[in-house]
Amino acid sequence: MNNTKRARYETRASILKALAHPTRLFMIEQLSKKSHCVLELTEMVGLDVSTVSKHLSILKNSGLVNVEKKGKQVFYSLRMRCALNFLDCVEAVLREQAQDRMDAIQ
Amino acid sequence: MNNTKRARYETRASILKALAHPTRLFMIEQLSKKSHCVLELTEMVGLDVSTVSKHLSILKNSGLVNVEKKGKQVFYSLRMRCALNFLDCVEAVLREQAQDRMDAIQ
DNA sequence: TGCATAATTGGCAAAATAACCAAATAAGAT
DNA sequence: ATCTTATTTGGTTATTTTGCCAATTATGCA
Repeated sequence: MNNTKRARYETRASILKALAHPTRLFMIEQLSKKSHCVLELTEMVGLDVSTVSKHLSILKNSGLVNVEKKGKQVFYSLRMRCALNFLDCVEAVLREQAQDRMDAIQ
Repeated sequence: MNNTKRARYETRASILKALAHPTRLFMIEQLSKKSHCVLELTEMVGLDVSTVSKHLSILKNSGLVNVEKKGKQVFYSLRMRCALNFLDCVEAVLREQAQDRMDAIQ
């Protein structure tokens, strides 16, 4: 792989990386249902506000979520609904893994 | 989030993590076209064999690829074709980002 | 049996990531 | 203008990840 090609894959990987963290995955799911401000998400996640804010910043930079400021609060929502397809595939992988383990003990 | 829930999201995130690296992303694409042995992939990727082998081990453990031993060689292939849907969404995100930048300068 | 090839594993150093706390910024309310 | 609330940013530490080299394992061949 030359440098140009590697850069191309790095860009794409960075979007996947944004999703590849339990907290961010959870937040993406919540944001797919309705938009939330930082404190609401902080409450749901159960980590420090600053940590949650940084996670949201990663999601924002990836282009996966929308940001809207309303007075003192900042509301995040899911921009790319197709990200939810990822999760369907992840579930499919888990089902396959479970089947493999079943096969292994028979 | 309680511990059970967090564990649930960690499992799912680990599958996404397997995809979220430029080298592994590239290999998944190659393996979607045809199966390859480790040395072939090493050639294409341009990193040390041991590095490529470790990346492949991550993909294998995620359940995304199949492994088949043939004589001295080990062939990897894409198991979960749905992983390619991920990449379609990634492309969609990139198109949106490009559009945003266009809008910004107008 | 010994040799060559293919792949994996262990160990180490450098880089990236994630968590917290403290401090700074932004905006509405008194 | 000051105070309070919401969010972000800077800094530190601990952990994880990635890459290479060297050594080991596995398989087929002479």
